[in-house]
Order: sequence, then structure tokens, then C-alpha cells
Amino acid sequence: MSASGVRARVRAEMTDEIKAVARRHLATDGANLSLRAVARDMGMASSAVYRYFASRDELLTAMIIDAYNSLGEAAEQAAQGAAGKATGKEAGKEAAEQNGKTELDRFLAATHAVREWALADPHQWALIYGSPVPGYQAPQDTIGPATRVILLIADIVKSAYDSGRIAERPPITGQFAEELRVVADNYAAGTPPRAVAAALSAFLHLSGAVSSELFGQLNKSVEEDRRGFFEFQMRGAAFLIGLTDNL
Amino acid sequence: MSASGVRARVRAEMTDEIKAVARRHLATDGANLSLRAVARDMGMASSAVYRYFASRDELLTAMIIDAYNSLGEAAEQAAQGAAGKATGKEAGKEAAEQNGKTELDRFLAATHAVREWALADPHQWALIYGSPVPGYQAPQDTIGPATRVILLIADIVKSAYDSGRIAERPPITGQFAEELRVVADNYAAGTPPRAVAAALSAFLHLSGAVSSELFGQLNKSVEEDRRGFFEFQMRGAAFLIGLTDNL
DNA sequence: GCCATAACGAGAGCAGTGCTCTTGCTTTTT
DNA sequence: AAAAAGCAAGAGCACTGCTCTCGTTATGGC
Repeated sequence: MSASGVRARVRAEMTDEIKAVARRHLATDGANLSLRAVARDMGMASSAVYRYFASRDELLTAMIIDAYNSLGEAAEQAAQGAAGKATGKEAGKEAAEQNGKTELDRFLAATHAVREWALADPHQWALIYGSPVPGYQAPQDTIGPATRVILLIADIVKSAYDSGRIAERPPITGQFAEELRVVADNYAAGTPPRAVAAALSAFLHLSGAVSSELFGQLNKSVEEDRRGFFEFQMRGAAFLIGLTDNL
Repeated sequence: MSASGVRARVRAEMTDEIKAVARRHLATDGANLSLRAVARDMGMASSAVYRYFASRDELLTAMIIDAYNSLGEAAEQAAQGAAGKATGKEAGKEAAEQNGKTELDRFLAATHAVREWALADPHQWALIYGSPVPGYQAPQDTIGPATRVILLIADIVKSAYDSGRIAERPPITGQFAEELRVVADNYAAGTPPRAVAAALSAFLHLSGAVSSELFGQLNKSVEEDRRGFFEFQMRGAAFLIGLTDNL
């Protein structure tokens, strides 16, 4: 039918369904999902899947991108919600009036959102922040979505700098000060290099905390109040980058 | 020959050789090493390997234990070296006399050793701190060696507490204070709960920093002076846990 | 409307995987 | 010396990613 329509649409639907089934398999089988298994699951030959994804790696790449975006969106929404701009539901209560949430609040909201996203689907977290599969080389398409959450943190830090709600921290010393300036100008011109370093540092702390909890590094240690321990960690990170004065 | 000797010895040699070959394969193929391939590599049938390791998982477990121990040893030696007890080589210079290295020095030495160990063999790091393989459940044998480096950090922190070279930090609040005490008494009686939390926190920061660098999370960001960035991170962690006063 | 073209789905097939079982052989134990 | 246990090899099963071929179906140009 309609000129450039049917074929393309069913194709898009197919790729989406494949990804959906694959995501379901991912939740049980982890990163070594079987292309044949997902093909079986949707009643088609394994070879037919190759019409939509050139290889298993390409399927994984697509899911990685989706995961990055999903995570980034979750973090952004949480940070936005904490900033006072409640999205829809609780709009009338005390949202728009009180916009005085600090950057610390936004940071904590975002990091908690990241953690909860990871807890809700550990395999998806492992897919993007776990050890990469051996032969796999992350293509260019992934680096965009990958930086979303780290850019969010950078934005929060930058906001703190702009509004002056940032604690004094010693300047960067060492040879990577200049390097940081390049990165800063690359991503968001005007962001002080110190803010970039802070964002990187905080993100690193965040990923370590989530991964350790998920992958069972701190096995029996913290069992009961993992959320509390995580918050403790993130407050430490926030202090280090100057988002708060009191540790 | 000698009663209970030959068979057992060649068996031990065999398992060692298998692990050695597997380790070599790990460096190229990553975590999905092929049992058949290592069997081929040492000129024996794949089924023969099963005389020494009941399954591929068991082989991996053995290598994980080895990796944990190797990493732990590297960290311990570095910390020990930084504490003044130079092992052999530079014994006469100024080692035994000046034992005044601070806990910060030991901490930094240990963490750098961990990073360098990981850089030297990324796949081995991925094996123990990367995302676990789906079906794999870490057996009891691994949790001992696994805690070596974190116990080392705990020991450093405890030493700082004992000698009073620790900065004041606010007490633990929240419901996990009591839990920490249990953990502390479990691992090393007498260690203040705050020290346990500090060790966990620092380790978490450490693993996040190493993993992020290894797995290419901070892709182009920090490229030149990664060691400097790492040290920057670890000094931050040291400050958070009270090993130093100046950030 | 016709027809070449391209996309599609299915099946067979290849090389490789983990793992089991059976079959001989050698070493150790009794 | 006989019995038991350890060992290595091969065949085989079910599975994997991926390629190729072969009909079928929809799309776009004339």
C-alpha cells in the first residue's frame, strides 16, 4: 500500500519485537543470549533474524543503546523531578512554587534513580557497565547515549558553579588540568574544567557503588540497608565535588 | 614409584598447566574461553580435561581464585613496601630506618598496585570484577581470596585509627550502623564500624575507578594522564575516609 | 497493468561449543 | 598376581553463530 510505508513499518515493528524478546531473554540468560532462542521464541527461523540484525553483536549494540537511553532518561527525569518541575501528576501541589531544590538534591535524586534502574534490571546494567564481551568493540553509535548520565551530572555541577552554590575545592594540579579543559570545551563550552573532573569523579563513584552492589562484591557485608549505604556513598561523592559542605 | 607421589604430582602439574594455558587464552579471548581450545592447545582430547576440572565453570572458578590471590598479593606487597619494609632488593638504603610512612602512603601504594595489576591483565580483572557470567554462582571457595584487598584496606584504616592518625569524621547515622558493627566483629574484632564503612567505601571507589578506566567508560575524556586522574580519585577517597586532612 | 528488483522467510549446512559415555590402557593398591 | 582406580581418546548429543540457497511476496519504475 501507501508508497513508502507498509514494508518499512512492519520492519520497524519486527526489529522492535526482536529487541523486546531479546530483552526478555536477557533478564534470564544474561549477556550470552542466543539468537536462535529468540528466533524460536517468536516462531521464525534463526536465519530470518539476520534480515534485521547483521549479527548477534549488532543486536547487542542496539540493546546497549536502548539501555543507555533508558537509564539516561530515568536519571534525567529524577533529577528534573527533584528540581521542582514535577512532571504532570503532582503538578498542583507544591511543585512549581518551590523551585529551591539544591544541586545536592538533584544529584542524590539522579544517583538513586540510576541505582534503582540497575536494581530493577541487573542484566541491562551489566550489559552496559559490566565487562565488555571479548570481541566486542563499542561502535560510534553508543558513545552518544553512553554519556547521557555523566553529562547530567556535569550539568548539575555546572549549575552549582553558576549559582555559586559550590564549596571551595583546591584547584586541579597535575598535567591533566589542560586535558580537562579540552574535554570541557568539547562537551559543553563554558563548563569549568573542575566541574568536568567532578562529574567524572562522581560518576565513577556511582558506577562503582552500583556495580559492587549488583555483582555481589560486598556480599554479606551490607545486607539490610543497602539504600542507606548507597546514599552514604553518594553524599561522600557529593562532598568531594563540592555539592555540599557537611560530610 | 614412591607410594603416594607420582600420580598426584603429575596431576597437580597437569592442572597447573591447564590453568596456565587457560590464562593465556583468557588474555585473548576473554571470559568465554573454550575448554576444547585449551585442550587442543596442549595436545589432548577435550574430554581428558574433564578429569581435572568437572566443568568449564570449575576451571573459571579456579582461575578466579588465582586472580584474587594474585591481586591481593600485589596489593599487600605494595602496601608493605610503602610501609618501609622493603622486601630484599632495596633493603639497605633507607628502608628499615624510616618506618614513618603514613597510612595514606600505604593506601595510595596499594590502590596503585591494584590499578597496575588490572592494567597488566585486563581480562583477569574483568574475570573477578566484571559482570558475572549468567549461570555462574560464586562458590564458597572464592569469598576468602575475594576479600583480601578489601581487608587490606580495612587494615590500613584500622592502623590509622589505632595510631590516631585519622581525621575526625561525623559518626555513622542511619540504620546500618549496627549492621556495620556485626560485620566488623565478623572480620576483625576490634575494628571500629566506621573503619569498616570506610574500607568498603574506599574499595568501592577503587573498583569503580579501575573498571571505568579498563572498560572504556571514560573513553576520550581522560586519555593522557590516567594515572594522575586515578591518583586524584584515590586521594579523594582517602580524604573521605579520613586518611588525610587536605583534599 | 507489467515486470524487474529488492526484501523476506525457511531450510540445510558448516564449524565450533560444553558435556557425557564408552572403550581401551596404565598405574596403583590389595 | 589380581582387583581397583585413574587416565586418555573417540564418538556422539544438543546447542551455538552464521552463510548460502531457494521459493515467495511486496515495492517501484515504465
